[in-house]
Amino acid sequence: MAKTKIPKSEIADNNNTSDGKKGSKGRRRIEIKRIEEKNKRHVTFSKRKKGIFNKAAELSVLSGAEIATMVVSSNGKVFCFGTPNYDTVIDRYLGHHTASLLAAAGQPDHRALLHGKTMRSSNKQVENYVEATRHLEAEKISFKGEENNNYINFVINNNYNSDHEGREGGCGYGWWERPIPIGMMSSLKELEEYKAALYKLKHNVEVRTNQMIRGSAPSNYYSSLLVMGD
Amino acid sequence: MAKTKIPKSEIADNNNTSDGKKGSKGRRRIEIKRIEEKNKRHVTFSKRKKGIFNKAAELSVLSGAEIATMVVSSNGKVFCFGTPNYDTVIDRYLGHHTASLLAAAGQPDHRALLHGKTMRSSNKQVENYVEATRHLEAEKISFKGEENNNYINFVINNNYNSDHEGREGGCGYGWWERPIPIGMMSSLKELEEYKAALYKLKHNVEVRTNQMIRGSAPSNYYSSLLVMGD
DNA sequence: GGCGACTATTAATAGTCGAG
DNA sequence: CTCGACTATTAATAGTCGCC
Repeated sequence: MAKTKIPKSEIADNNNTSDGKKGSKGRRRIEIKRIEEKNKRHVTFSKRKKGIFNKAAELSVLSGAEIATMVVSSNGKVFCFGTPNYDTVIDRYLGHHTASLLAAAGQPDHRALLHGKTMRSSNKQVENYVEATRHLEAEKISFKGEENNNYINFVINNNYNSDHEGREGGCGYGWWERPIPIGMMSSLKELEEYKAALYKLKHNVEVRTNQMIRGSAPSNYYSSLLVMGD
Repeated sequence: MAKTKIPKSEIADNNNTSDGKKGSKGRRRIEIKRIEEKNKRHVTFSKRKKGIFNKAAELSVLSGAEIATMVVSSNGKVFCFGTPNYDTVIDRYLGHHTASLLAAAGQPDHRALLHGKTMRSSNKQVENYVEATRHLEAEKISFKGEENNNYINFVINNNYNSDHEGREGGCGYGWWERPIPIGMMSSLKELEEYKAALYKLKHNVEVRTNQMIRGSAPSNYYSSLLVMGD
């Protein structure tokens, strides 16, 4: 477990006094406590969020497990990631009724929307995506695109009601925005439509949430990554 | 980005043929694809799940973000982790109604249960917990226990209806089970009671889920980690 | 079969610089 | 201010052993 060996930074760290020369390149150990500098905090947030999503995808592939992760930044922006699908995993927690709840909230079939709109059938996309990405980064290794895998991550960014403090308009994409192997992310434009639908859905959920329509979970696997303003 | 440099394993890896001597100690690069060996897969699952939860906690502390992660093993066992609280984060996704949904499902105040039963008031417990753990692992560093922080992770394990395939009875705990700094985890015994309540809650949710009781989210922060059989 | 511990390695990332 | 690269380092972990 890391054994927490004393990092070099602390072995001989009396070099931060004399000359102002920046004697630190490369990673340095940090204390796990709130980062006060806003800028640094944001950078760390993005980097680590990316890392977590990446690890989540890897875990899913390696062990065949389902995983869902949601991150809400201090600004209130929501990032969701899940394999095979965020909702599906969440359903486990709520007893398979969340989807129904959502479905009952005005969007009769938001899953279908997801499927029909922006995604195609996809089954082991995560597996191949992660693998492909890794390979691509490596050199340009042969990507064995078996089957018609489409792995799509939704990155929905907007300034929707985002008068919190900063603008945060830039929207930092992450690892999923690398050179896409097959034809992923091709329908990025459709995200606008989906975004609108999602917001309507969200609003509807907030208004009325009563009848249950126990929608059947689609057998298809897919992963989604959402970014919503709060 | 890791630059994916060629690992030593592949630089000069023609040593796996001649002598049967195990020429591999230490980490080796693995392909991100389903691990077929059941045993190895489980080990990897546990290790990486631990790692992800750990990173999630760190991200939460560092950036002040909320994060929720759920993992469903291939056996159907559910692991949840969230800061400040799993439900709270999920609420963001569902429009702040999930908790209400749960609350409406028979447990009038499951949050209170959580709070009153097993937890005390706690605010920046994650921060101090992670930090403290790290310090403890390091040597025995002075733990600056400011405030009365109680950081509790729930590890609810059971063979409840778990006739899937393996037993999985062992339940691998994780990083949260290290030597606890202050007095955390002191009420570990009460988990049994909470576990029962949780299951009743879960069952109730499955049975009836109609009225809404929009429970007010507690201002207190806390983190929970649940393991439920499916 | 499952876990904890150990160790050599790989993978993640903190700090910085540079562009927009 | 935000994002992307780069690099030295730290942190995570794959494979093994040893004890249940």
